[in-house]
Amino acid sequence: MGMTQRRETILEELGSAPGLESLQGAIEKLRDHFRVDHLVYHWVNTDGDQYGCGTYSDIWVERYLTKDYLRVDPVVIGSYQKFHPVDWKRLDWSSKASRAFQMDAIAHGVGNQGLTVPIRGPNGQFALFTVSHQCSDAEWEQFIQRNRRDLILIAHEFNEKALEFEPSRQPEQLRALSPREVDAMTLLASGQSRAQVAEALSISEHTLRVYIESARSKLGALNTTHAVARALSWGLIVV
Amino acid sequence: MGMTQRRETILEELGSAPGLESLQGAIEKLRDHFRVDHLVYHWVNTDGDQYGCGTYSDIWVERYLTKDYLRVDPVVIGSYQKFHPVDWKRLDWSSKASRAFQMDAIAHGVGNQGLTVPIRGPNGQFALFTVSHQCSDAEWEQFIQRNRRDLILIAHEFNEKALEFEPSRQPEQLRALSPREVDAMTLLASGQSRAQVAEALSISEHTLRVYIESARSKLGALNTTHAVARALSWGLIVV
DNA sequence: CATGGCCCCGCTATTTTGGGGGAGTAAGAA
DNA sequence: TTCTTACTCCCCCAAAATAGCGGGGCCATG
Repeated sequence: MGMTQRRETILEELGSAPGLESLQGAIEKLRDHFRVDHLVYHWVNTDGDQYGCGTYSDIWVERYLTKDYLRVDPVVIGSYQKFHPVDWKRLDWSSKASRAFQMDAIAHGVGNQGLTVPIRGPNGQFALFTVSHQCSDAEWEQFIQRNRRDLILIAHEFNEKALEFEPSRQPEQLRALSPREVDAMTLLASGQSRAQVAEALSISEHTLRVYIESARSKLGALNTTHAVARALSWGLIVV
Repeated sequence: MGMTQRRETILEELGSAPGLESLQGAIEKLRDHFRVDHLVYHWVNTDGDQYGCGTYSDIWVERYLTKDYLRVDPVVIGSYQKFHPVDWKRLDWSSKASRAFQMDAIAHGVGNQGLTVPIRGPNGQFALFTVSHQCSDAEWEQFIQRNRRDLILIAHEFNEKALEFEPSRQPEQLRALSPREVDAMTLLASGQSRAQVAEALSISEHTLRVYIESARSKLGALNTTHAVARALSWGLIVV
């Protein structure tokens, strides 16, 4: 299995390389290694922020951004709802906008075949790792069967490297809440009123209020909703 | 590489097996294959629901549930904030509750060493795949170096199989929020009052209320805090 | 051309939350 | 020891959110 060897070498080189260009370099090497047309890593923030590297042409990337294809692209929309790698054939290309997008993509050198691995992190963070190629269904099927496992693994390792290079996207660690405060925040996050939460915790509503207020101050929150939002997105509570 | 061969065989058997016991069977086979003390798959639902299979003793599992250790367990809390597999040594065990939990866990046969792979799906779904063992740091280091890749891959494949067997946990296609609803939820999550949000969006407070209510109904939320919590943990908004 | 989604606005009444005080115990750290 | 931190309980009152009713217009899909 020289293949696996080689792939690992590429990612190890990546580990010791200094800058962001090395991500681009690595993805190009990986593309050559798999002998496919394109390999793309695409980070999507829910607020529309994007970051990516890959082997699509600059023209296509720019077109994608300016035309705001992110909101149309069935690959993004579809894989956002999926756990597992999705073959492009299994996505919904029926809408008019989707088909226009598809035409445009193929015209710009994107393959007719594709597999996209969705990768998720804390706080709704989301990235895609895509391999795309121009070939027949049968050839593609064979390729996927052979490489699916490696692609999943590489997707996650590549994401890991990408995060190393862009630590700004890493979540920071935070002051913890007391157990009672966690209880309070958790139950509030589940939609219960103060009275219900106090009942559930077998304490007076006034006591509960003290917890909420102290949690609020620890979290620097302006109100209960804010406090719950911060506790959630900082991973201090699990709902 | 007979190892890889064998591992794949186990998961392929799993693919053709009919019931839920086969998950349990597979995880036991995988444990024997890796020659570790424990292997655990642990699903944590957004509403606190849990499901799991693994090789921990029944007593420990029951204790974990009855004592609500989910809210204390540094493995859960820690890996919830991480993208990548975490070695238990790198978690925060400093709090008293954590240490009490750790003592109790080890007393019930959980290993002193562990590696946990966080797995995420759409809508805030979250699962853990953990390997745990009783051994020295050096031995553990070596084991991880050798098997890390395989473990990540297996974690995701196991999760995939688990979802096949329990389609009830498959995400239902949830109605996305409208742009205005997203705006409203986002600003509310940032701690602003309704009046402030209405001001910021340049609409009347009453109109804003309509958005909040429709978002609440789409999300099946009981109040604003609940709605914001769901929107956050389902990845519909980012703060 | 109807249906349903999204966008915008008004009113009143009730319930819930927030902000300001106060006090006492028990456990752990300095 | 003293000091902090977590946990528990109580008051009052103003501000904010919720719940119910109503109205209209725009645009895309079917």
